[in-house]
Amino acid sequence: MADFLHFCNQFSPLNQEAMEELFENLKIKHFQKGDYLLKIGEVCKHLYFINEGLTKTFFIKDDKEFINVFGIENRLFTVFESYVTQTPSNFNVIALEPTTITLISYSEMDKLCKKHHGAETFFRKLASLAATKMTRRISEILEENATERYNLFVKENNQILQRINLGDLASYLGITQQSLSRIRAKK
Amino acid sequence: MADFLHFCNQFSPLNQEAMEELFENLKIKHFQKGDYLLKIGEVCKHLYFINEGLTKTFFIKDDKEFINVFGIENRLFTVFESYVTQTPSNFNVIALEPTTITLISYSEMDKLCKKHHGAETFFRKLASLAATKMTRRISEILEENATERYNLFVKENNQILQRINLGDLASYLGITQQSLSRIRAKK
DNA sequence: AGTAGTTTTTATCATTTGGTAAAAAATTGC
DNA sequence: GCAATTTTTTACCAAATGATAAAAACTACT
Repeated sequence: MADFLHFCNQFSPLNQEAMEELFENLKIKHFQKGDYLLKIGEVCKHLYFINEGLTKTFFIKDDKEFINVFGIENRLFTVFESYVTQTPSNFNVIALEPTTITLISYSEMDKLCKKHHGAETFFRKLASLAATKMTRRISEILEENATERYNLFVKENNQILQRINLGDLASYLGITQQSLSRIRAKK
Repeated sequence: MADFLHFCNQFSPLNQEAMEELFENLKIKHFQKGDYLLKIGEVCKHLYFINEGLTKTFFIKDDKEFINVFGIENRLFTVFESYVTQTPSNFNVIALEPTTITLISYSEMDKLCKKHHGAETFFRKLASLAATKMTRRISEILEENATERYNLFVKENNQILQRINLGDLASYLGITQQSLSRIRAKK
């Protein structure tokens, strides 16, 4: 809880009243490895702040899995389109480890946004940051080949690298596990 | 101007006062084919609403061009990261045709956001939509091969297809022009 | 230690895409 | 209409990645 408070203050401070209202409505939930936080077709009703653990957000097409994003400790994420429009999700989210999550519900956030200008600012910043990160990822995928993308991931995600298996990393990079294994062997 | 008003009302209506304040500070600018709206290294100081014409947002790496997005009539766009953080842009933006643009300055939007809750909402929605679109594009790039991405582009952008040359389309798809030509020949 | 299950690596061949070069077609300016 | 320029296509070979299969390495459980 302290971590989430810290995160909020760092990211976009809310006033006392909004902060209290937000914290009154937080829920904490535990997931075992393999548990679903969200399934394709369900509406994503929460922002997820990871206190501890690791998640992946993914979908499957033609028996191949594609990972959109890993959920990492002390970061806030959601399935954006589903959350924002409250329509069925195109992504599954599951826990890759025993995971503890602080949940912020859509209805609560929505209420808060309408009531407090600062909450709206908070969410605007969150969406902006998401858009920025996505843009970078698109550039990366287009301009770098798989080897370079792998190296970049290693450089920027050293903290979680040991906790992600090769198959999942390959799914994130958009290549087969065999290709990734080959890439690593070449070094 | 009427188009932009219509766009705003559709997208996220502002109250009378905010709307008037916004419209007082709009500027309209004309660009010739090949003119730069923004160069890499400059700070993106505007939201761009395209009244007429077509633009591309791109960067170059190893002599290869990569297009992030095409700017299309009656759509609002910007170089997100640069605009939001007011730091130097990693992208160029140029006009592909004679283009008329309604400009909304950062400082004005910022003022408006601080003053009017509704403007903040407007911008939150804009950022959310951007993030959503980016997520879709990432999924697309990862899951579809070049042929399928080309087919998808044709289906969804028929309106501007004739106005984009093959080289630019290839740059958007992330492949060489020769590959794209080959893909089209196969059909 | 041994078995079963999972993860990673290796191998082989097919397919896709890239790099380079050049020809063909279309567009522009005079 | 013709020359110059730009855009698109074709061709050939190289490199990257995919598909499939199987072996090897690692993990968990008893």
